Amino acid sequence: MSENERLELAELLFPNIKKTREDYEKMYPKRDLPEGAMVTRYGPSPTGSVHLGNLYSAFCDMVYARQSNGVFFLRIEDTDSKREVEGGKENITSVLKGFEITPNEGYSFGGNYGSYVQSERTEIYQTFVKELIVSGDAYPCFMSEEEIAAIREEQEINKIQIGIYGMYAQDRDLSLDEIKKHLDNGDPYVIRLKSKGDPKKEVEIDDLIKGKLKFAERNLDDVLLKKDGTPTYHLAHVVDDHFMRTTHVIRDDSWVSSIPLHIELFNLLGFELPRYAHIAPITIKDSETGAIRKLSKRKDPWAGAKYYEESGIPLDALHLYLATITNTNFEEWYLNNSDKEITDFKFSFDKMAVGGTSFDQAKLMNICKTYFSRKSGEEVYNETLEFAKRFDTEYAKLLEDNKDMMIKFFSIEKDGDRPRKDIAKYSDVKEEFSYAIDSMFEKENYSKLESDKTYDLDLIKEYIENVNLDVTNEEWFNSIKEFSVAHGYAGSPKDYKKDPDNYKGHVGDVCEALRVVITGRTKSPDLFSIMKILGKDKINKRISLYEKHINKN
RNA sequence: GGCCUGUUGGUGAAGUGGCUUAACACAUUGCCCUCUCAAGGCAACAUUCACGGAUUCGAAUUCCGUACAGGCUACCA
Repeated sequence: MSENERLELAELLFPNIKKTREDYEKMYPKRDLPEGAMVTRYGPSPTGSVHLGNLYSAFCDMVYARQSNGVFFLRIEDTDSKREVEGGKENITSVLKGFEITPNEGYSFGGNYGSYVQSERTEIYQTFVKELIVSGDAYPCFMSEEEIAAIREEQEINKIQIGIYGMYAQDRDLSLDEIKKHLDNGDPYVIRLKSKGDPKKEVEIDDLIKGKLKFAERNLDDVLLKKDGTPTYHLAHVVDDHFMRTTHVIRDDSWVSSIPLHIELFNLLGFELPRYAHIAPITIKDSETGAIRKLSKRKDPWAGAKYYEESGIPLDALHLYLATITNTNFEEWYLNNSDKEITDFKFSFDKMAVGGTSFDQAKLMNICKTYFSRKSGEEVYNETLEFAKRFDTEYAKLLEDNKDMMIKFFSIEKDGDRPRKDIAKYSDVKEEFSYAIDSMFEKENYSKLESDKTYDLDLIKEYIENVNLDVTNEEWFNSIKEFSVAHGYAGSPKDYKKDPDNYKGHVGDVCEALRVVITGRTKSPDLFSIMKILGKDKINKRISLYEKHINKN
């Protein structure tokens, strides 16, 4: 085809495209940012719920943009209308906001480089496809899906490269007249790249995470524009990341094999190549097969972003966990700088895992526990209340009705160097402190006790009658020792061990009896603190409850 | 089938040719502390870095082969 014929074809195919490359260059000028600033983007497709892996990749985008004083934007990649789920876009933004992984530009966040929704940018993509038609680097292809499937089958049998290239690219060199005939017939078509790649030659790229990568040049005539005129991911990526002035493309490593195509397109369109950083997926060892696989929403509850909200994983703890999988040296840094914030840490691409990053639930839980241990009783109260308001309104009401008391409970053993570390999630609180609220305690009664062991109620009654709750912890413990000794118990486990026949037991046994009667369990935080908060009246109520309980059996 | 990538303990991993007798964390086990639990302290836990060769005075680190795992091979992203 001559140049004039190509111009005619371009007009025939895209009569409505009037803007040119210059128009867009003017519309989306280079960003005025400080030296070294990274422009990153998160480009989800609105196909359903958000996955931990999505959060992880958005987290990386945020962190690198933030620490370089750059821009992190959100672009909705919805070029496949078939897969779009209703409310998908809104879900993505609300999850990002909810998890505080917030872009500073993009869909629903504003900015001058929009639209940030790919389905609204068809004109831009077509402008460049039109250009490629003129330059002879793209062509309309009228092959049917059946024809392509047949070719594929043949290629599979002959064990040769699969795809549309060389002799299989039937419409590559159609004459203008032939094309016109198809067009007149109304035959559907796609626009394919007329690849000039030579598989014998190599393309090399320096990925920020994976390092130097070598590929054979791509010789496939990949689809650029689908039958419905919308672009494929590849075209959209190249055009958008150029005009949105992305400097660092951070994305899933399933894209590495398309790098040669993307490079070819950037070169063909005369756009500057961004830096690439391909992140490895979060994997998990399958408990049944032992195989390493991607996190799956069906098999692993913690794969979906929803899980973290609903089970009440604190946001900061999740961020901490994401940071530890983002940079392999973060964990150790944080251990030595526990007073600092995530933003004080300098993330770098070369500290990112090249292979898979395994999901470590135990580690997540540990981070969560540490998080809670550092929070004051009041903070635990406020945050738990927020959580309960969303997911357990009944409990929220109980918390509100017992505010002062609950804060006291949450504050037990919080001071000192070794704060309690027994809560990992907001959803744990209700269960963990169920003995605190009378109505809950009455309901659960003594069902938590595993053994039928009963305790000397008279001893407990006598003790409670005479106990002074208005003393320090140390004074209290001394007094219960004295009480134990006076009633035939050893004052310490050591004394008891020395001469067990001489005693009925030791202080620990007396404490256990009290603990069981008061909290309904054999393990609890500091017993005296609990007694102090409850006060004698409530304790006496529990004693009679216990009395009923043992008489029943 | 082809192309690309990865493989260090129970787990997550550090490690970029000599400072590695393989860090650190989580988990586990034991002891200590201790009224229970949680926490904390101490200790144990890979003679070896998937396997086989090669390069080197020297290799977990470089190269080649094999095995295994993952990804891509769509008018999906």
